[in-house]
Amino acid sequence: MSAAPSPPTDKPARSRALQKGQQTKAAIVDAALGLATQIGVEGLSIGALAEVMGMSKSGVFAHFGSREELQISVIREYHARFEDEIFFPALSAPRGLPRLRAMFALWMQRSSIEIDAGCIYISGAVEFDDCPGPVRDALCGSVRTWHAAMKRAIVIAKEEGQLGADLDADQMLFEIHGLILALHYEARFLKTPGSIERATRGFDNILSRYGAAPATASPSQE
Amino acid sequence: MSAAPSPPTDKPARSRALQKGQQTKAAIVDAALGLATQIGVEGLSIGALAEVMGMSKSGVFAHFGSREELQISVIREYHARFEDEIFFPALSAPRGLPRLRAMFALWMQRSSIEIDAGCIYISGAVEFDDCPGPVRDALCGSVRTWHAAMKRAIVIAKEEGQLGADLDADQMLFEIHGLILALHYEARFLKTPGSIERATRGFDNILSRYGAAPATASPSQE
DNA sequence: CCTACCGATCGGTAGG
DNA sequence: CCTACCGATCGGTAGG
Repeated sequence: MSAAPSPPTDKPARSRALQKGQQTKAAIVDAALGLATQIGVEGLSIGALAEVMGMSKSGVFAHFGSREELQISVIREYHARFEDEIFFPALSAPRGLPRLRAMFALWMQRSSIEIDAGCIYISGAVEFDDCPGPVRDALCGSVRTWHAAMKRAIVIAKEEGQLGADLDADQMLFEIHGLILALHYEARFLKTPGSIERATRGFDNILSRYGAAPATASPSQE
Repeated sequence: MSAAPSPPTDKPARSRALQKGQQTKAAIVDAALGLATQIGVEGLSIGALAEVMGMSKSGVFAHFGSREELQISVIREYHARFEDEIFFPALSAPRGLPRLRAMFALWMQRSSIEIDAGCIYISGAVEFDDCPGPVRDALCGSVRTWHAAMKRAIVIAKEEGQLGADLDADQMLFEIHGLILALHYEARFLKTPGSIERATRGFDNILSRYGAAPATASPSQE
């Protein structure tokens, strides 16, 4: 909503009441995110969510006003966690190639969890590829933001001379993205063991093809 | 079913009646496949399918006995078409590397159609990764069959000396699979133009990394 | 945050 | 292949 943020008052009862409603909403979004990673954003139902929360359907509904708004809240929460776990930590690595490596390594770390829990950027792409609307736009926006961050790291690495000057950043990003998608496909659907290692090796292969020096103490190919 | 195939009789009425039922069923499966490529195998509903067919729900239902059986019929039909369009034509290319190239080229050709219509091996993986059962098994089996065919081509190319002797066929397959997945993701969801060309360049990159000579008259990087 | 309800749609069944 | 129906579930609303 566009309501002005309400400043904290001296009346504890009112501020506590406000907090209570927000806490409940946050708890619902948290539970919804848990459901969505397992069954997809499109599979989210208010009834199932209410049961998980031990609330009535309309009690859940009232916090969002529509299923669409619930879905968008879930996507925003996912985006925030993605940033917290991958994007921000990677910023502490030096610009360019080290940061790109950090992003991928953190992504792999997260993926080893997501193999159990699922990734809504991947399931959402399949669910909404033919369904224009605000949910699709929210998903698309989050993914694009993340892709842009990775591309920036690639471009900087190129400018710093850590990657070949003739490299096509979009092409490299495409190939890296493919590794992540193959990882989820093989690990989560086909249940092929060793997929994380294969994705990591694939990343090393791409880097070496694009002219990066081998990482110090790379664990692959041992 | 396990019923013995009924031999053609001299009574035209009966054989025509049999054909009629089978023709109707085939027409339903065809329409169902069209729906499934757009909205997914899980999104298939007997009611929607009946409307498309101009039939009653129970009229459609009677041909399958359950939604699950309908879904499996759709997957089998998809598998058959996949073989007809990619696997069998590729067999006419020489064993090894040329056949591998033919498989990928035919796959790309098919993908340019699927960007509009969707691929149930991709959407199905997301829909059924957490849903054990016969539908998932059918999907998994089809994908594994196709992966095995590609792996065979890679292994032969290696044995023939057309690819490096130290190559890991599963690793190479993983990377190729990633390109296909990235293609569908970017083209179908993000609507990024030029994704087919990127996938093709990615394939050339993988081949050259694994020691293949450049293809004769390769159109990439021109 | 609740109860009580709505119209629509789902997979599936009975009986023909 | 049909009509007519079932119990369950969906998103959403009314009213409190």
